[in-house]
Amino acid sequence: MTDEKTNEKRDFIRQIVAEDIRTSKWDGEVCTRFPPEPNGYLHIGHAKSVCLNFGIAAEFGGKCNLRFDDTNPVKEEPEYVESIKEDVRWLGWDWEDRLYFASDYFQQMYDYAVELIKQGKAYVEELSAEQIREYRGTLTDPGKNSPWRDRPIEENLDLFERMKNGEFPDGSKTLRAKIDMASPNINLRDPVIYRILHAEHHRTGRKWCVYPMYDWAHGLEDSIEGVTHSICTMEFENHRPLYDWYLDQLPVHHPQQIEFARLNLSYTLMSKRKLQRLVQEGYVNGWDDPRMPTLSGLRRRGYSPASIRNFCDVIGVNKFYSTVDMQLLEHCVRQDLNKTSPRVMGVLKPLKVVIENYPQDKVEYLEAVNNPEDPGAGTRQVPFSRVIYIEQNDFMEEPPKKFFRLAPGREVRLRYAYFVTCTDVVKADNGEIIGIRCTYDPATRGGDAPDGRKVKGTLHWVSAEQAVDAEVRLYETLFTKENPEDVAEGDDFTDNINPNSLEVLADCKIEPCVKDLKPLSRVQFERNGYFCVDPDSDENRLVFNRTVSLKDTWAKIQKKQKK
RNA sequence: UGGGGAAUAGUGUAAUGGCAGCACGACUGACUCUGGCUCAGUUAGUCGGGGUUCGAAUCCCUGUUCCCCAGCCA
Repeated sequence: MTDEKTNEKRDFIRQIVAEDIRTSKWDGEVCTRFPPEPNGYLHIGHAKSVCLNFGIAAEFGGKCNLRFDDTNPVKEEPEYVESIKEDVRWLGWDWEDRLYFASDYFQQMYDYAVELIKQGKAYVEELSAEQIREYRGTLTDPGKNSPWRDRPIEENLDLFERMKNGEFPDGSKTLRAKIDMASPNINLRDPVIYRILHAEHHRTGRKWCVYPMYDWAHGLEDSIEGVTHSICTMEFENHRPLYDWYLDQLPVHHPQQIEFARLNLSYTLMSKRKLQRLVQEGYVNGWDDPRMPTLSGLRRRGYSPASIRNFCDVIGVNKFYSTVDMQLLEHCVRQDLNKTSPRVMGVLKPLKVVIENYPQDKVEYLEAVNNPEDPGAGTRQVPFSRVIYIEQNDFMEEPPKKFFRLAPGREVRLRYAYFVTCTDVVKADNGEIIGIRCTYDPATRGGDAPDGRKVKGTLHWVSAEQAVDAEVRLYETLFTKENPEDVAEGDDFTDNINPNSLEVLADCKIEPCVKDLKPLSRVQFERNGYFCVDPDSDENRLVFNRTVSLKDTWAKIQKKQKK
């Protein structure tokens, strides 16, 4: 499997890892980690990182840790820890016994900070947050030294310990590294190492009153765990000199940080904050709304783990800004579901068909193939009777050119059943078509004419008497614009929300075999698309989400004809 | 305007001094009991300008554009 990825085809990170193995840089070891902060739900962008880190470990015979970077108690909750674990597992990755928490290293991090103070490389700051900002300078102007920068080591030691012991209020002091207030890299202008936070931590409770900042914590977490390749997103590139500086001050293992560009997807947002707004302001029905790019949303929508893993593989890894086309994700899910989904006939917008010459009370069972892509999937029996439903848009009274479906006087095939010919159109007083009448040819049972006669169209159908009623939810993109952030002056992304992103079809007719499907089961409704049983389903009501439609050549032709 | 990254078909990505390739999309056509799948084909690209070289997407110079950084967030 590893052989398939020849060196030339590897992304730049895998090339680095391969080279490090070749040169025995880390004694041939590979250790990566996926380090989420438990402050929100994972989305498809995180999946890229998960697959990168776990994927590299798997391909190179290494290990990948799942580590919660829980250094900010005011934002983090156990609920997120659980959802993240579930999502990573669902994607198909296994951290085995390597489930770690940054909070488990708090004592060690604290001890290292004391060590830094002893070296004269850190000091207790008493400037306020606002003053620190003023002293920091700007992008173009250097900062200036804090008046507390040169206080004696003993005093720093004493103050820091008392910070830890909770003697000072939040925000009154910080511990800062003594680096260079004139550095062109602002991250090096005496960055804060610890802040005082009297907060309840979801794992350590009230034990700590000081909490480490990202830069201090993250490198040490990597170091403690023996991570070799610390893979993160581009916005941390400016932090790498600090990551390195911290680890260089201490006699510890020093991993290599490598940055890649985060995923952007057309017609969606990836920012946790903005996704949260969608939820909180009611634009969607929760984090697992099938329109959300969260993994829980995609799961409920019907995406398979394999399709998402394949997607992450196909998009590649790079260092430059790019936006992947939504259609690529849809391609990946169709590709997987085509091979794996059982076929079912389901009529979304029913049109009643009476077959005049079919016996009144007869019901017969016809054999249907469960999955033409998978002979092992077998066949099933589908009931047929005098009254059936077909799709409203499979019938046109005055069909345009290239319309191969049913029309007055025209013969089509009912899939796996019979050829039928439309003899009459039934209309309501307002002229609306409420049903049609047909005759069938008994000789075509199963769907083939013994005289070799051909039909242009094959329709799916459901026998009225045996049909299962269902609600079907159809989705479009959540935003009308490829880039949801593309807004007029004064507007924001919510102004680009697609008002038609959800369409609920309340009385759909599905063939009876779906009756006992469990939530999250995936099926293909032939000619309609891939669907997934929504957890909203109960014994009285089946609910399906459309994961993605089938490719629809007829829709394209129609579009062109309209022009 | 300081610093750090980066620019290859419409989109995403390969090629690491030696034939610019792949995937998605779009468009033809074949096949078809899913207007699906599959198959065959078409389309279209190295940010601009100089240079080095037998040869440059790749090296050098220069210009342009885009992204990130001034949290006691990660």
